[in-house]
Amino acid sequence: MKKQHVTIHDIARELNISASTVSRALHNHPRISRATREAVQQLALKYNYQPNVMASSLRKGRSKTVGVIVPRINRNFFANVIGGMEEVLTSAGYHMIICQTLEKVNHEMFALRTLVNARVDAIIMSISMETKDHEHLRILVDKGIRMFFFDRICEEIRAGSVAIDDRLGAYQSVRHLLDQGYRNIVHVAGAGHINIYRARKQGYLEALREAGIPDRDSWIIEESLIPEGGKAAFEIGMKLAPRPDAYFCAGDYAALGILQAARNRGLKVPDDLGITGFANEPFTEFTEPSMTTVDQRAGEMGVMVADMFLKDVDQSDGANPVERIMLKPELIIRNSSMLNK
Amino acid sequence: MKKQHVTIHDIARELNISASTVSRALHNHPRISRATREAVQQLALKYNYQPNVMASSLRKGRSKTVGVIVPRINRNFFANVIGGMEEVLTSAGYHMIICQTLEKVNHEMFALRTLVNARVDAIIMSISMETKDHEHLRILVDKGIRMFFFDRICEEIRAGSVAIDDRLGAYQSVRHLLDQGYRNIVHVAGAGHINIYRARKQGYLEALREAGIPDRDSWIIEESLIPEGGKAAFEIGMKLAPRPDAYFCAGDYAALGILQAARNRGLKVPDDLGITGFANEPFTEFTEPSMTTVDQRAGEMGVMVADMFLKDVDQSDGANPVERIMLKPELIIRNSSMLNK
DNA sequence: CGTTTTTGTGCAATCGATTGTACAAGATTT
DNA sequence: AAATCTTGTACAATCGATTGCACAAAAACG
Repeated sequence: MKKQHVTIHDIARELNISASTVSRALHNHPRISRATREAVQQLALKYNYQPNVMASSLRKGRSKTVGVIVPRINRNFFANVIGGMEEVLTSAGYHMIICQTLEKVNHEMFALRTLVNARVDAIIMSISMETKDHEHLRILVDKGIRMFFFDRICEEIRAGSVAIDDRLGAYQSVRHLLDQGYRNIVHVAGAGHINIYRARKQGYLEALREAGIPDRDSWIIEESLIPEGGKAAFEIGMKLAPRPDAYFCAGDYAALGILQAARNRGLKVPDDLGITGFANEPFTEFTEPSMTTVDQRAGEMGVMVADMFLKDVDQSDGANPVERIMLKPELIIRNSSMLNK
Repeated sequence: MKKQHVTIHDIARELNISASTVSRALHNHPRISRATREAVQQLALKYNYQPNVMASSLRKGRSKTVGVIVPRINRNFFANVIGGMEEVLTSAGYHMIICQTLEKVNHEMFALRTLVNARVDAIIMSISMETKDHEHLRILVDKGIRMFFFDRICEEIRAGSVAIDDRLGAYQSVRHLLDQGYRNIVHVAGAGHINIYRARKQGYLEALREAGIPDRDSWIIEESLIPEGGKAAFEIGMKLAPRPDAYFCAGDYAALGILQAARNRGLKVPDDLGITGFANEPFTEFTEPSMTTVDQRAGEMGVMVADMFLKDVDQSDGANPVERIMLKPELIIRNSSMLNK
C-alpha cells in the first residue's frame, strides 16, 4: 500500500527541475531542451506516470467526459447505441457517464443536473417518453452546454442529432406489405408526441395514399408498444370492417403481441395475416414465423453521434453549423409478411 | 453565453465573507453561525450553486465515480446488470464510467488503466473471456484500488463479488430434464477456463451422478455458445450412441442453434428432443416452442454489487471482510423441455 | 474582575496540472 | 563590442473546494 500516484512534482524533484518544466516536457513544448525532455519522459515511463485527470480537467475546464442519457440502458437499441459510442469515445480519450431516465421527465432533469455538475464536455441524449416540454433542455443549450440528440430528438432545440428516417422505414414496410398483396393494413402506433412515432405514422399514410388506398383514423390504433398493447390492438382490429389482413406495428413487441393473439385465434401468419414490426429486436429473428421488421442501425448511430461530437470539439471555432443526420433504415424482410412464396 | 458556473467565491464576495466560511456553511459545519449559514444557503439556492465536482474530488482524493468494465454493453445480461447498478449508484451520488472489453484482454488492461487514471473510487467488473492470467488485476488490488467482481469472477483475487450459483442452476436444469424422463443428456459447454462454465459443467455432472447415470466425456461438447456452435454440437450429437434425447446448453444462443438444427432434421421439440438453455435471454420466451432456461437475476446482481461497494466505502475502516455473494438462479420452465403434458 | 472556554470567521496551504511572464545565458546580428 | 534575438527554465498564479490553524470576540466561570 504505497503512495498511490506519481505526480509531476515527484519527477521534478528527482531531476532537480521545476514542475512546470516537467509538464512542458511531457507535452513536447518546443522551448524544452532535448536533454530535459528525454530525461523527463524516461522517468515518467519508469514510474508509469499518469496525469491526474481531475487536476488537468479543473485547470483546463474540460473534463474529457461525455454524459449520455438514455431511457433504459438495458433496452437492446440503446445498449447498442451506447456500445457504438463507447468505441469511438474511448479511443479518442473520452469517458462516458451514463444515466437512465426510465422514461420519467424528472429523472431526466436530475440526470441533466448531475451531468452539468460533473462538467461533462457534452451531453448526448435520447429524450424520455414523458418529455413534452423542452424548457429544461433549452436552458442548458443557452448556457452553452454542448448537446446532441439521437433517435428521439427534440426538434425545437438547436442541436446536432442523428436519427434514422423513421418515415422512410415505415413507408418501406407498408409498401412491402402492399407489394405482397395485403390491402387492409392497420397501423399500431406509438405515442403521438414522440417524433419517431409521428414519422412512422406519416410513412404509413404516405404509402397508403400512393397506392390509392383511403386511410381512416380508426385504422390507426395508438397503443403502448408492448405485447399486451399488440393484443389489445388486435382485438380492436377484429371489429373493423373490412377485416384487416395486415398489421404494421411501430414496435416489435407490439408485433409480437399481434402474432400471439393471431395464433390464439387460429389465424395463420403470414397467410391470413401479415405482420411487420419495427426495431429489429433480437427476438424477431427467432419467432415462428420469423418477423419482418426495420433495423435502426443502432451501433452506427452511436458511432455517428460520437463522431459528430468529436468533430465539434475539434473545431470549436464557435461557428458550429448544426448538423442533423438521418440514417436510412433497413427493411428486414422475413416470413411474417411473405405472402408470395 | 454568460459565466457558466457560480463558485463559492462568488457567493463569498457577495456576502463579504470568505470562501472557507461559505464552504463550511454549505456543509453545515457546527462552528458557523445560524445567520451566516442561512444567508449562504439562500444565496446558493438563488444562484443555483452547484459545487465543482472536479475541484472537490481533487482536494478530497475521491472522485465519486465508479468504473464499470463489462465484455459488451449490448449483451442483454450485462445491460441489465448495469441498469441495476445505475439505479443504486446514482441515488447515492455516484457516477458510472463504463468500458467494454469486447472479450479482449488488452482492452481490459486499457480500460483498467483508464479508470485508474480517472481516479475512480472503485472498479466493478466482469472479466473478459481472454483473461486467463490475473497479474494485472492483482497489481491494482495490491495498490489499494477497490475492486469488485460480478458474474465472471476472478477467484484468485481477494475481492468482493456477486455471482449466481451456476452449478445449482445447471443442476436444476438437468434434474428437471431427468424428471421429465429424458435420459441421454448432452451438455453443450462453454470455455473451460471461465469459472461460470466450469460450474455449469459441475452441476450437470452432479445431477447425472445423483441419478445414477454414467457420464462420459464425449457427451460434453465444448463449443462457442452461439447458434452456429449449437448446430455444430447437434451434428456431433447425432453421431453418438445412444442417440441423445436432450441437450442442456450453457447458453441460450447455443440452445437456439440446437432448436433450429433439430427442426431442420425433422425432430420435434420437446417430444423427440428436450432442450434447455442458460441466461434467460429475452428471445427464449418467444421461440417455438418457448425455451426452458435459467434466469441469472441480472438486475439484482447489479444492485447487490453496487450495494456491496457502498457498504465498503461507508465503513472503510480498512478491515474489509471480503464478501462473496452467491445468488440462487431461477429455473424457468417452458415448453422446450415439457415432455409430460 | 481576571481567566478560561466557546463561538465564529479568516488566512493560507493543499490537491496536481497548466500557463503567462520573467529572466538569465547563449547565439546571432550589425 | 554593443545590441538584439533565441533558448531554456523557473516562478507564481490559477482552476474551485477543503481544512488545519490562528485569532478575535463573546460567553462562562471562579
